[in-house]
Amino acid sequence: MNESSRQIGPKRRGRRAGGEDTREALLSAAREVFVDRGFEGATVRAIAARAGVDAAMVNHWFGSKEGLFAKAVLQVPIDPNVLVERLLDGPPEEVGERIVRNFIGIWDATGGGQFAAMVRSITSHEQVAEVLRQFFVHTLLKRLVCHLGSPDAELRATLLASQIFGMGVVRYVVRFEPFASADVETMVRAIAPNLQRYLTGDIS
Amino acid sequence: MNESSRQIGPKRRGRRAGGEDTREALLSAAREVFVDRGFEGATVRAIAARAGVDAAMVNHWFGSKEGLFAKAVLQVPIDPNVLVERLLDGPPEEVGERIVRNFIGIWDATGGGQFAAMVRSITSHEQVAEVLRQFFVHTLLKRLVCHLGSPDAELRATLLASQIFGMGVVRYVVRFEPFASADVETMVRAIAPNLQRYLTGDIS
DNA sequence: GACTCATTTCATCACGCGTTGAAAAAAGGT
DNA sequence: ACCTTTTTTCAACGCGTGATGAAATGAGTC
Repeated sequence: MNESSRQIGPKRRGRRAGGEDTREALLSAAREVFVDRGFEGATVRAIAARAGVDAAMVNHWFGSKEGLFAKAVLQVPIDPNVLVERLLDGPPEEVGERIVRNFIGIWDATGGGQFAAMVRSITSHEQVAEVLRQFFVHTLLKRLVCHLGSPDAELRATLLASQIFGMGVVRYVVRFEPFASADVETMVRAIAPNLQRYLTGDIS
Repeated sequence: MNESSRQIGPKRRGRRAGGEDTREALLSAAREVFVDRGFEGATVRAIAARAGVDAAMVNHWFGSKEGLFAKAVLQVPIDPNVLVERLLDGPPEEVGERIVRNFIGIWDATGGGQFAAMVRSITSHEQVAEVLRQFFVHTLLKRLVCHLGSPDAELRATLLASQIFGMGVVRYVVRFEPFASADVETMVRAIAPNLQRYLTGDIS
């Protein structure tokens, strides 16, 4: 059962067997812990413990807690170009519907953890808010609106963002019922028309 | 400019002159610091410093940091009955508009700090999310929807909440432009019709 | 004016944090 | 086999946190 490993006391030092990759283990653990603790709430020691390694590995591999955070959480979860294409692929009057389906699809997949992590990180890390601004508004929503050719692209993009963010907050963070448990079809019927108005309707 | 106060060194101990109320000073300072630091980010020392008293006063007057938080932040900012009345006072087809005006009015008044504090507190304090659930959905929005006599009151109330929260997040937390700086009239024209649809429109 | 007691500051506690440097152990090259 | 390099654990540092108990001080009461 043991090959000179499996001690209860101090772990053996030195380089491990080739198969194990502590860097990846740390990244994975960091995503989990940052998700449900936020940046300040998550401790380096907790992350290292979940990864099954020593806390000093964080500094060795990522320089600092911030470095790990940047690598683990601040990477874009999905290629924005692909997402924009997917949202634009189909009749323009159904873009609102596709937005609801895609975002709920992406965020439901992680039980809302991804979104909750985003919100937590925003509130504790100003840098994250800036990254989000860039990604959400300019890379994603503004390009979407521009493709549709409506005026006031920036305002429409941010209006869009307000309903999408609101959807995320109520569904994944504060979890108001029946909103939080409503199926996708209900969400689409209720929200898509409002998004569509922000996209192509009369807002002045 | 001074009346035997204003020393640079150690402060004088003992009971202060009758006019000063350190309890109130602490509450006021706590609101400010909790607002832009969140529960975990705010330190007892920082709050006490802003109040101009010793950190030990927090424990003396409120038992603990949590006790202070409960007294300072978890109180309802406005009487819900008054708010509901104000929102219902007028033509039913303009309720959406009054919602936008009132919430922006309330939140803009503190530069968004009140709302930002709420969001920060939600993410760091599960207890706050529960209080918000009660206040926002049941005390406020559901009663509103019921008065209007539409079916699916709960769903409509939470849909309403999603757009209102989204408005707050984009305007006060992530500060997407031009949304964050748009004047009330622009907000009303853009958002009120969507709220109105959630309230009285067809969502099935 | 003396006594009492609530109020306030100060000094300090134990704890947990992120980080660091050294030592140990394995891998890789020659 | 030896030496170098990389990886890993360990022990500890300095700092800041929330909390505590004692001493100091002045307001209120008789």
